[in-house]
Amino acid sequence: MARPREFDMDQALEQAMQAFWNHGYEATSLSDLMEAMDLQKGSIYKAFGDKHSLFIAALDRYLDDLHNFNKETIESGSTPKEGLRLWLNTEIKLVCGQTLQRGCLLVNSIVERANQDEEVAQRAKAHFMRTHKLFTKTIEAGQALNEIRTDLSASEIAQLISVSFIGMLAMTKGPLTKSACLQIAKNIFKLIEI
Amino acid sequence: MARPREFDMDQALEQAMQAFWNHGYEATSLSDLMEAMDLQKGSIYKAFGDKHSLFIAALDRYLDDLHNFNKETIESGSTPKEGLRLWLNTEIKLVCGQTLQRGCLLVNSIVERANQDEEVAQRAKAHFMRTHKLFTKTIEAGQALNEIRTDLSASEIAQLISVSFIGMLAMTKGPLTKSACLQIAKNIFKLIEI
DNA sequence: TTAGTTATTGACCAAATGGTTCCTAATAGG
DNA sequence: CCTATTAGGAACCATTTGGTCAATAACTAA
Repeated sequence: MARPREFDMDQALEQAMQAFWNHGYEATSLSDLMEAMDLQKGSIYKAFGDKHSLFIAALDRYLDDLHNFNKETIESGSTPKEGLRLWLNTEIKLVCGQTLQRGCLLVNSIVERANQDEEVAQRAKAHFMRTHKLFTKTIEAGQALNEIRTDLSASEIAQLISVSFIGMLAMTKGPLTKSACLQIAKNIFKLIEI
Repeated sequence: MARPREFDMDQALEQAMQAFWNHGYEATSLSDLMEAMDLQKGSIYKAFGDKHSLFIAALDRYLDDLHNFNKETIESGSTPKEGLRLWLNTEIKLVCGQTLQRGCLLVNSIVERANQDEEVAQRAKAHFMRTHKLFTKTIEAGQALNEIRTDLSASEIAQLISVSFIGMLAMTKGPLTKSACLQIAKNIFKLIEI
């Protein structure tokens, strides 16, 4: 019927996500996006709408990937606690192993934009509920197996792990090193086991 | 000798800091700063240099205030552990009590800029060392009084508290509420006491 | 009063910003 | 082989960006 798209939408979105992840929303200009996506302005606008829509689409893509990763990694552990430990250590290695310390796109976006961008705030909330459920379920299972302390609720322990992990993610963009992260992770597990 | 400055440098810097705190570095334009500081562009440049220098000056001001606050609040507790608890709860109430959820200027700046702004990175590191020392010293004292567990070193516990607190700061810009923060704080202390 | 010094102001600037439009190219269905 | 439809690309746009500068105003020491 009409001229077919020459580029791969998914790959272009991936490239846009990388650009936003590297430099943040404000600091990523249309020119940056054009270069990263290897597209002209007009094509970007036709395919994705304006910069903000593109950003939200990129964020959604990131969050889907992230949630799948979280779920699969946790479930691949030999026990619930070991799943969590594996997840945390893997995340730390991934985040700190990047050449440019760019943290986590979600955390970055919340800090940069959530208090002035309803769509970001909404996605942050949704992702957190998802993750919180996943953690809580896992910790409950660990408590049932007597490998996690029970004087705090699974939900409370999940919150502690989340918040600590997010703190690490934020600080890896600054003074926190990989080895410091790994030590903190070890100590978190020391505190929550029986 | 010459025409005296008509405005209060310190107050102008304070206003600039508020503007950067509210909207971040990139999203704060010269026009925003002019309005916030109630000064013309020329005056700002003469008095503070360019936007980046002004930002660094504002950050330095913030960090000095913050460190004094931390020190005084912790020391005003009846015991080391109570000092830390008082500090954490006070911080949470302050940060969450703002009309615009804007977190902490340092954490915001690290996430937005530390991986591309050497001066921010350097200040982040310096502030963290200061704070880490303060925490470690306090926790050591608490351990000596048998009010904090000793199977982790004071330095390790300090890291855990820092990272958790920073995670909270970041997330108050998103989905984390004040009451959730207070509960997390309570649980942190549950985990570190004997 | 005056000379020297510094602050304030507003006009000015080049470059970059996000965003639009319009013309051409390419395709699939009839 | 048309024709409707959509993609691509480049030129274009107004606005805003951070930043400069020259003219003027205000002050003090002599």
